[in-house]
Amino acid sequence: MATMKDVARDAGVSIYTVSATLSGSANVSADLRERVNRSVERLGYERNSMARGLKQGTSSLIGLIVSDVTNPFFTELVECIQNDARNAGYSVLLGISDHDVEREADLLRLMRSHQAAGTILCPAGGEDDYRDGRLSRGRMRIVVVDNASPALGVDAFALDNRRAADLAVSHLLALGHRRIGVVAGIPHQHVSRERFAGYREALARQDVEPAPELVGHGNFRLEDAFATCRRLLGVSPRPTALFVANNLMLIGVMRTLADEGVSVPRDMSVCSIDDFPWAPAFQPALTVVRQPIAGMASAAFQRLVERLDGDEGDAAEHLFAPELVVRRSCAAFAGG
Amino acid sequence: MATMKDVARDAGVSIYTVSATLSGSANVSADLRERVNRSVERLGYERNSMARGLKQGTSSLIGLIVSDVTNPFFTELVECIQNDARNAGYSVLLGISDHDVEREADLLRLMRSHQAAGTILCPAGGEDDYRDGRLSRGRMRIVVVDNASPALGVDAFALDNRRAADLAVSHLLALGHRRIGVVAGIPHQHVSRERFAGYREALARQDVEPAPELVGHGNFRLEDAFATCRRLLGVSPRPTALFVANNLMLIGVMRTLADEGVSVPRDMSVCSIDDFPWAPAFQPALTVVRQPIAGMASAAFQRLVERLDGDEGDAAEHLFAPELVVRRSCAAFAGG
DNA sequence: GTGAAAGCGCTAACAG
DNA sequence: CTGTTAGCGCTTTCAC
Repeated sequence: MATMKDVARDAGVSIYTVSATLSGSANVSADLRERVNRSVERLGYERNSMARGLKQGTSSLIGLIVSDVTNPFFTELVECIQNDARNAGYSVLLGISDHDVEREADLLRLMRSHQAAGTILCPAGGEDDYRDGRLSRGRMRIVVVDNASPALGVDAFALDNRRAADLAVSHLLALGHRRIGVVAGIPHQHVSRERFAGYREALARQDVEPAPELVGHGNFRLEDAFATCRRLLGVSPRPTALFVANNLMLIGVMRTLADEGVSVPRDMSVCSIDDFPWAPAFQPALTVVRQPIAGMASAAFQRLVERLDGDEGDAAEHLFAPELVVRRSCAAFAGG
Repeated sequence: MATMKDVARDAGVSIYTVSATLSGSANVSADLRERVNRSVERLGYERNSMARGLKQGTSSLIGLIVSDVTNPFFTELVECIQNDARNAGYSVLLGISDHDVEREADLLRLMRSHQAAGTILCPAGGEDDYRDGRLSRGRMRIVVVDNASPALGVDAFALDNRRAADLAVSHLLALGHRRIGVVAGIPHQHVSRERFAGYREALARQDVEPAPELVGHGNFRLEDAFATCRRLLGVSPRPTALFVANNLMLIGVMRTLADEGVSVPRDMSVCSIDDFPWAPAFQPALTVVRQPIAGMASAAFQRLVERLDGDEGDAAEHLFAPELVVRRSCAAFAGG
């Protein structure tokens, strides 16, 4: 592999001239610049990011840690961040925590060891897991997205989860449903608690008594929803509507409902948080609350860049507005 | 950020001892090792991968370039590779080519500049795009997955696409369908040509005359399938079954069918290549041909590691067996 | 406008 | 078994 020295020799200039040319410094004559570029071309020279990074004390790498890429929410987030990063001249080092805080801590260390300029983290844990200050160690800047509590002490970007759940459940209530089951996330996580709180608030506003037997939990994964949904189907009187806290569990619920011969929306109305490309193609098309993923991603990335540029202002929480997308999976309560 | 020197001073040993301890060399007494580890702990020391990589001439980074993360096939591939890489001590630098060969070439350069040990590439182009030897330049090893032609001259891992299409179409034929429309990929790509060839072969085996008006194309993306599907719906006599070349276009097809009030499988049988988590949850559950993604990913990664370990054997093509997953989107031809 | 040289943090060859 | 040291490729200060 050609080095800068090779290019300098080939172009008959000093190594400084090559470096300055490549960095776009103005202190190089057009003539030399031309010669350097030609040599770069001829030798197929590629600047060594490790050497550069070592010297600069930082790299053009951005860490991105999600808990599960196969979740369409994170998939789209990865896509968006990747795009923003590319446009800003950064590359993305991807980490998957698999919902495990320990693994996540490893990944954070990894990002640091690679001298990532910053990291965008979708936290796998609850507030308590970050009390040790693992998010502010070293020089690497971190912003959190999604399961982001202000208690983390770093810039946080998330859906207004409480309002999102409220929106979904209020929609169900407006359709006349009163026995509304919920497939919530694990209470340990901030995002789950917020969504559950939104569910409670919506019920309270309509003076609907919350029924503990209608509450189920899952870890935001597909399989988690099977058992929970099945149990909810067994309670008597059976709920007439289900609020599901995320997309993966929604799939689990829809599969279970199909298996059990429960027709949606005739026998059961279903509404969830998270839109995804397949939602409109379902039979029936799924009514969901959408998150503005691209907007959240851009805001988070933007903030990270500001931090890298030296902004030392206080960390802030940014909440994004949910949007109810009414399709066909919720019907009016049939009475009874 | 603490350096090795700091750790050495703190532990009262030489810098070599620290390096050797961290690298797991046997040449360090248990006593010193212990002291070093304690200092590492105390200082929160993290080895600088850039310095290490610079010295070693390579990094623990693996490039992974896909054309579209939001395609569930690639999403799962990313998940699998990520996992394998992690277990082998590598980190994944993710690149998204967005189906653009130029961008892909940029990404390849990027991977090289970051001294990636190797790169797993899902090619966005056809064979012609790689004639310039861009896959074998420099020291970085490359293996290709998915749209992988042996003509690329590197280790290739792909579904037996011809057989996969054949499997799907033969299933439709066995159900009595004779007018089978196809939503194929762009002919430019190896994978599209193979799948289309499989479609033709299946028809030929049953002496079904291929009908050019029943052939549509798309770039494996959702939107591409809308117009194509709509056009196919307009041909007369209308096809009674559709073979769709990938998952994203399948979604597009299902949405179009729903919009047009075409009932599946009553009015139209649909079968495609690529399984995905939502396929069984659809109404009707989708009949598809599944790719062994995890197997392909592991084989490709494994091979890459062998290459990194110095294997200089000839590049080979590895084809993986497709599996027909019969669900409910294909029904017997109703006659007429 | 250009070149020489120091040094980023680490590894490994060599010397003790 | 441990320490010293050269140098990976690059950026940048300082001298010309």
